[in-house]
Amino acid sequence: EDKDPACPPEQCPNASSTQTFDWMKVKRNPPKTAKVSEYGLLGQPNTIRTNFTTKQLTELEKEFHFNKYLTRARRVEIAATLELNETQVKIWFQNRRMKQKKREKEGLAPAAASRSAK
Amino acid sequence: VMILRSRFLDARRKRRNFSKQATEVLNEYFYSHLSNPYPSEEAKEELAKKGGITVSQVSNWFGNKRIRYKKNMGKFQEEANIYAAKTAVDATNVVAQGNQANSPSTP
DNA sequence: GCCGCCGATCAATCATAGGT
DNA sequence: TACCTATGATTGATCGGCGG
Repeated sequence: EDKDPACPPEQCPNASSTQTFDWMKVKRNPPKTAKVSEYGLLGQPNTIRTNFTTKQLTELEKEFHFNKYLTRARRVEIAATLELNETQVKIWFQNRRMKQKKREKEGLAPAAASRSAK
Repeated sequence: VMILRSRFLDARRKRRNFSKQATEVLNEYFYSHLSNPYPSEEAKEELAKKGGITVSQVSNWFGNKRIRYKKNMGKFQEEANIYAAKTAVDATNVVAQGNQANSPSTP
């Protein structure tokens, strides 16, 4: 008993003009964060986006300002302290670096469309 | 309770919708490249300039647009038709059949 | 072979703007 | 005013490609 909200992969009722291109079919694998726990009871034990607590984020942020990159040892340490996977810590740092980079790039020339008519 | 919301520091608090022109430019590109709505970095800069927004905003817009479009294609049919008629075919074709003067949209 | 990083993207969510 | 939808931004995590 499986419900298909939309139409099956095959023979979709093409809505006349618009077609269905490959990018529209892209499906990402669900997050496999966290280790195996008592699954089977709630349907999806882990496979959900982790919500970092303020405490965890604060620690990670603090560490980031100390070092943009982590050593294996440090990562293990932090992961244990914050009760996160090493992967989560690793990914967080990667995302954080990208965020930093993006921010620097933008904060370098925000003066463009000045609302002089204000 | 205090765990709540670091939202106080969220920048997304004050959001403004894009100008009519920005949306126009973005949609034109999106629908004229519906087969592959992934603008290159250069294209994003171009769109950003034309729309008077930042490159990041262009990226955000396309990210949201693609996801929301495929989530509910029917909801965008009308919009798709509007822009489809307004824009010509994209010049950056990929793996075309090599036909010369056929009708790709209405076989 | 495996691992970490980068760049881009996905997908879910947040918070607000806009409309009824 | 309350409620619902549209929309821009944020972010944990994935994908593909590289280099060590």
